[in-house]
Amino acid sequence: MSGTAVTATTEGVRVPATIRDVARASGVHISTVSRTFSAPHLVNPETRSRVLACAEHLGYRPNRAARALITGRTHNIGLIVADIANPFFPPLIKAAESQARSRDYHVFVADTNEDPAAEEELVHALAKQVDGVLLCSPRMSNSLIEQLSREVALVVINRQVANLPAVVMDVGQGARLAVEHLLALGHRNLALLGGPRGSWTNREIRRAAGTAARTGDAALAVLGPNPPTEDGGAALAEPVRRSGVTAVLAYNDLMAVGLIEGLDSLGVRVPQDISVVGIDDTALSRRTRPKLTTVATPTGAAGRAAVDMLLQHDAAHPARGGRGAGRGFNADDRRTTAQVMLQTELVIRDSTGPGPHHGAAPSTAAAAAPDMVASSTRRE
Amino acid sequence: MSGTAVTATTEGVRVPATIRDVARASGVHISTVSRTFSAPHLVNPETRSRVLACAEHLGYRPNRAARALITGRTHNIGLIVADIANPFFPPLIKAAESQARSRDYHVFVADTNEDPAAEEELVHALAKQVDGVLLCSPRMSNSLIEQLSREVALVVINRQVANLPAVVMDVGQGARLAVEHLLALGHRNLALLGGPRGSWTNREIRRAAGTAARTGDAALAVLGPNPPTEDGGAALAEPVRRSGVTAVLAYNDLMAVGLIEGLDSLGVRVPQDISVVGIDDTALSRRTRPKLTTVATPTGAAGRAAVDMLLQHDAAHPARGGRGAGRGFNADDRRTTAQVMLQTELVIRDSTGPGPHHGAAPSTAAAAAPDMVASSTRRE
DNA sequence: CCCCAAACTGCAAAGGTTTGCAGCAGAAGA
DNA sequence: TCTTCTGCTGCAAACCTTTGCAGTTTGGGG
Repeated sequence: MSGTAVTATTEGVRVPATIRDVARASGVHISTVSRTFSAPHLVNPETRSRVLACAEHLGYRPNRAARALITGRTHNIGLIVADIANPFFPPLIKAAESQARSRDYHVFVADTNEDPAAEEELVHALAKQVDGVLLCSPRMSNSLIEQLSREVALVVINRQVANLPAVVMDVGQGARLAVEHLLALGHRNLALLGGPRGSWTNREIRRAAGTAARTGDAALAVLGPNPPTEDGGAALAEPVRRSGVTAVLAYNDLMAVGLIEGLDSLGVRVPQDISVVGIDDTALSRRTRPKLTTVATPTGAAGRAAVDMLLQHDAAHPARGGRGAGRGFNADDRRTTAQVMLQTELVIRDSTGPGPHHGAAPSTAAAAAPDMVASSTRRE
Repeated sequence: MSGTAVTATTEGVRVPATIRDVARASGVHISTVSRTFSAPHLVNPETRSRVLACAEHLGYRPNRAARALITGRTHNIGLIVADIANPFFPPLIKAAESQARSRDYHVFVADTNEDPAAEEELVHALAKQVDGVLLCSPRMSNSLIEQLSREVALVVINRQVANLPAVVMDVGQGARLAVEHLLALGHRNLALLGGPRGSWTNREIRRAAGTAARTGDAALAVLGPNPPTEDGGAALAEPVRRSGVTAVLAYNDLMAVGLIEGLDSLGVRVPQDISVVGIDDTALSRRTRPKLTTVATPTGAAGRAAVDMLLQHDAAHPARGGRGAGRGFNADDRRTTAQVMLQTELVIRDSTGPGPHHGAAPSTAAAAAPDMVASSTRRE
């Protein structure tokens, strides 16, 4: 029977070997086996190698759940996103994963289908299996988030909620830049394609776009809320055409490309008839025809920052469980929560053009407010 | 202090309430609290409501990790994919998630960045925190997979490995259809853009495309292996042009669109100069210009089937742990592993056209083998 | 009035691991 | 030779649940 991983207890039944099996096989106490893995320097090299050999032979792997039960550390991070199919998320996910990996953590991703109820449920499900959860673009209410944060360490992304660490991208600034860009092109009749209800980002965009339009003496019609998908955008083609606007800012790239396609099948040309701006600068935006003018959001940086915040916040607090003193959060510490705000940038491509009454496109269209725009606008 | 969730032990320290706290607060034994949640019918309605009230008040949530430790069931499923940014995966993930949710399971997704080592590590990390793992398009060796399957229940997707439940999509058939389609259009000089090393799908495609080409008396140049990304495809534009082929089958849609873009910037027109066929029929393929002819793979069905297989396989075996007898796998049962094969379909769009020496495109180009093609080819 | 079943509830072991403490042997120092 | 220290190992409690079994109470039937 050598060569096969079988416990000594019951012949023929294959069951994962436990620390006890290894202890028995190597003739030491289980605590020594434990130390062989979690504190190797405490055990005699000779013993250690014997134990390791037995473990290897039996195919032993420490049970992370059991370990977590007592150490209070799972070395896992949960990441909850609204829609994994939205190209906005994968770069963020990947960045978070690689950052986590470099700190010896694993990331488990879950998708909520834009459903607030699913969000809550997933937080509960993840709560005791991870050391913290990254809540990305949550759709639930602030109060619910706050309540959940008592159950598990939380870092929110693209949202500001009191007393919780957060990393947000300055989409307000982005929306402002976008509107200013459109104004500079001569548009005075704008529409905003709203995103999903409950989205903080959506509110920010709306607010910023609103003031920017008002400042520029332009009209801004808000259409929404809508599902933040391609279909959601396509469905708005007809309303947009009817509204008579000459330029549109969409909640995200997905809606923007959906809209463009919808307009296209209606015979409306972009950007000749209507200019369209997206938000996110996903890989998509370089692939559409015309290429999409959009607001670039630093998704990778956001993912990394969120992981960092969670881990540092986490290192200070032994979380739940554990034998030592000082378990749990001290209420005072909860206030030391930082918020990171990341800058956005307007990327001008081909889906925006001069508005009515402008014969030719001024090649320096975006230079309307030269100094402040310079650093955060890019032309491709 | 009413209204706040605080344990009785240490004042001011917020720590998740345990079953013990609830028991103390409601004046019953912890076992009664346990039953209130996991077997409500066994406890007096009056007691039950009192316990529930206390639990509510304390913000108690059963610790799933501890529960799993003894029941041997986590009600979680792991799903490991090669690249979350590849649009092939999200539909599969979503389908798996919704199927799992309907069975009261949660899905945790992890991304390996096409790295076999990361795959292995993730399986280990997930092993004790989930009831099983869906290994999607794995890049590791069969032997390693087999070895890992001793640690945790595994279902592989897009791969066949001995004695393991698997769901595969018949890309071989798809590749054959694609090649036959190209042959019917008059192409005799074909290239295949290979995917990543270690991909079962890649081998299948290669094999099937090879025989189909040979049967049709055409030449098939295999270029690869390559990273299965847009960049991977774009990088092959130059080699493809130099090779002088008139039609290309790509490992997936991503590579196909990359190639088309690359060719475009080289001044090579698709499909006039070169025809391109993708595989997967991702959302992308309808958005490119020209729209992509591609092989549709039933990703949603695959996700659902995989979850079903895992769960049924799993229901029969109480997994590890648990008090009752019969824990672990019986070696014999391992053989009752089904393999599900899902059909694919060729979707003809605009990226394929007549080959050289064909003046006009025969509108019934794909009707070369009318009967067998009819059911698995679609024209859009 | 007694017995028995039914309906609850408590007891304690179990699941796999970590870790403070104590014990032990051997070496180094006095 | 006697301490003291160091390096290693074992002991047992603890983490939070679930669950078979046994004990208690209550109500009904005979």
